[in-house]
Amino acid sequence: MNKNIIEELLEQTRVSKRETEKLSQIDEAAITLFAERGFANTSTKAIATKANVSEGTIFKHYKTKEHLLLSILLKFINVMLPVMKKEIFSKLNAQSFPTFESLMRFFILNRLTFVRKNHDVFKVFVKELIYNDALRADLLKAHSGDITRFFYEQFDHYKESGQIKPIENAILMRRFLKVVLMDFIWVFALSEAYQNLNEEEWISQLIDSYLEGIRA
Amino acid sequence: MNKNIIEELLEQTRVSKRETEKLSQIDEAAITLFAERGFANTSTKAIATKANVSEGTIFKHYKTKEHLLLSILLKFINVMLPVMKKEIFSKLNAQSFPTFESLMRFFILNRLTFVRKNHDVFKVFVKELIYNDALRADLLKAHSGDITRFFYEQFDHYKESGQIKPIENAILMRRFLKVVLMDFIWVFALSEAYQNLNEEEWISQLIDSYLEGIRA
Amino acid sequence: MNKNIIEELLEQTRVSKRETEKLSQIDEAAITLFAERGFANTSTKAIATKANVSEGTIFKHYKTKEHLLLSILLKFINVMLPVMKKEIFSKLNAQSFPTFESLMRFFILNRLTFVRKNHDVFKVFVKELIYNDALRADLLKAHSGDITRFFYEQFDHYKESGQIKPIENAILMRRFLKVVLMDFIWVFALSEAYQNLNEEEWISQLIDSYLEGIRA
Amino acid sequence: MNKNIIEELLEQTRVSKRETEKLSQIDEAAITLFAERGFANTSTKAIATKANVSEGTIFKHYKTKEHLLLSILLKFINVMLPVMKKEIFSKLNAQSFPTFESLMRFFILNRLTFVRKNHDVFKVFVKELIYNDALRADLLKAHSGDITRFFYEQFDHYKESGQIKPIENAILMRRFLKVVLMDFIWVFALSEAYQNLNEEEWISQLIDSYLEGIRA
DNA sequence: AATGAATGAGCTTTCATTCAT
DNA sequence: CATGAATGAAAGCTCATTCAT
Repeated sequence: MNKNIIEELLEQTRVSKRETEKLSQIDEAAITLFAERGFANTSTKAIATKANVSEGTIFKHYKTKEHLLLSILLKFINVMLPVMKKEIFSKLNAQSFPTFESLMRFFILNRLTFVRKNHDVFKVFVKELIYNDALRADLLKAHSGDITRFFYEQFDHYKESGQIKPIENAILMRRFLKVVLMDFIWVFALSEAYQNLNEEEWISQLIDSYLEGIRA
Repeated sequence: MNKNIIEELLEQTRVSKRETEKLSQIDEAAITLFAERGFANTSTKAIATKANVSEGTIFKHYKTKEHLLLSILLKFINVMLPVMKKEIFSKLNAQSFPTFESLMRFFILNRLTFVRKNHDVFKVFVKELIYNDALRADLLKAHSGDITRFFYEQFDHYKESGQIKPIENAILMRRFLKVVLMDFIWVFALSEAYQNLNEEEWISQLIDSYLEGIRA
Repeated sequence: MNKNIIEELLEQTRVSKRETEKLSQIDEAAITLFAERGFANTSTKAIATKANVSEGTIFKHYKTKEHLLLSILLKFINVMLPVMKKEIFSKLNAQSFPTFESLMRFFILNRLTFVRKNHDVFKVFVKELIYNDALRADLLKAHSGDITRFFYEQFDHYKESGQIKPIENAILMRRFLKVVLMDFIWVFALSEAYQNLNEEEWISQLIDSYLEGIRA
Repeated sequence: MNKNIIEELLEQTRVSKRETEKLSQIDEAAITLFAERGFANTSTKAIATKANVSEGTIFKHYKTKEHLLLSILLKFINVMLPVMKKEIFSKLNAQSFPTFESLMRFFILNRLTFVRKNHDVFKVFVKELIYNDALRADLLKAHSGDITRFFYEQFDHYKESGQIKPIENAILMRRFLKVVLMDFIWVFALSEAYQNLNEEEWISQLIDSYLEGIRA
């Protein structure tokens, strides 16, 4: 589970890979089971059975069980990040957000929709990234730059316009992750809270707890 | 991994269990390995080898591998919670904290010291609670009441004295967990940040991000 | 791997089998790999990959992996024996060999040239005949008669002319095989000696060790 | 299948390894099956069944199937060579052999007895050494020196006393191997000839074909 | 209390082969 | 003629656990 695999897989993924019927059955079954029991507690046999496919077929598509996991995670990342960027940038270009709060609201709602649609993959993502130290380190190294850059630019913009305190970007970022990401994780990966979530209220509280403190 | 096991084990644990040489070797080895690779990826053989003990011996002390994990986690909880309570209450009785901030500072420093001393168990705790949905549900059910009650009392106290905003306790609590617990998890379980941590500064920032927002 | 297969295959082979591009790629790849790792340790996938052919194609040409092996071996035998006979008989007819030694020299040089050209197939031949008891028995039964007859005739001839001792043909034959065949096997199948072989000297020693003893 | 394994195993073997009932059942079953079908065509399951042992037990004793093979081969070598040396040297010391022929006769009879007792292991030995190029190379490198040295000394001795021709030792050695070893291989590993072997006659012919040529 | 030999179910992966296109 | 997706049996090996000593 080292960078070689990730890179190797990225290429493999890029070079198309015709989405056969069976292949997506495998992916789907794997995602469901990994989300439920975790990667380590899911046997390839269970995946094959759930996917209505022979075990051999799994290994025709993925060299190892680990490759299957990584393929799922990378597909998630490689969709999540570019789409997010595109959507946000097109909005930003059309008409920039007047307040930092409105940007956040848009951003969170946008991610909320995405994660809601992919909430099983998100669960796998969270679980395995926390369980597997090496995997986490690799993915962080590969992708943290991109995200950080985007946020820093926004922070700078709204600091200039005097909407947020002149705090170091790194700190603003960490607070953001704690407050927002943690809640996504809790709501979608660790609890069943997402099932009857009052979205409006949830978002408002999220933003509030980021922008305002609790001090009277 | 259902409630029966936890209860069964609690009793088993209470009914003493003489800490043999071998037994603590097993515990120590298991904690290290579970922290590194996770419970599911650690074989009893690996534990036995690291503990300089035969595999049979592990099963003389713990009925199953799962019992070993639970024993570790419960020992952690059963030490963590009562000691925390005792220490904090004795302080509270001696001289109550004049400000909410001072209470938090004391509380965080107190937990910091504890987690620093037990940081491998803490890592196991975090990883397994996130990985294993059933285990998480069980432990939450069993122990959340205690903690919640303690916090609510404090919140009420400082709301009365006008130090914190009159926000619902549940929300105050959730924000606290997000801001503080998440950071403990990141610093001690997921990154190597704890190795060169400027404690003073870290605590200050933690408190700040709880008490104050980022809005200018 | 019983006689049926051999016979079945012989017919199949006789009934032509147009040498497609792909087919000879398969044969070549199989020979190389069988020589290197042995039949049992070579997967059809490896053959397909090396031959730049899909796995399915192999089975379009050969009913089973075993058929592929046998086809290779029988092609070898069915070329080796008839050509040898033809070449030697034409020589024998043109002008018979004055000495037994000159016959041997011609014979060995002739085979040497042949094996040198086909040394990978020879390696497969040796390895599989030794590894597979049943195959060995079958081929021996099918072909030993021919060869034996030829040799016996020669022995008789040179015994009459007083050039070799009046030893039983069977014994002369066995000694020949031990001394000559064993060396071919060693030189071409088991060592890398064939790569820098002083042919003249090698042949002389071969003959010497057959004709003369070591007793002073 | 590299030297590391061999060395590793040699040590493992030296450090005793208590011969459990089950262990020798495994060894015995493996030898029989490897001799019959070859290493590559024998499954661990087949070994387990024949040995009346669970598959797991095999792997408790041998890290891999390959280790099992090597253990068998090395046990054979490590018994074969030292015992041979001891027996021959004690004879040589007691009263040296008057003729080279008498030495050979003793030597061959001695080996004959040994191989007869261990003829299945011998078969495995021959088959796998021919099938597996790497294994052959390793074992040759490790053990050829010893044997060569012994023979060269004997050759020198009998050349001095004028009993054998002044031929280069290397050549005498190669002829010996061809004539004698090849026959052992044929008789014990490749044919069923050993079953009704007229020992006296066989040995005489072996020696004769080494000492005398066929030239009239 | 501790061992370590033994188990058998289960694991991931590879295999030769089939078949629709 | 050639492909490559699909198969399911079987491979080697690991696993948590038991039990006689």
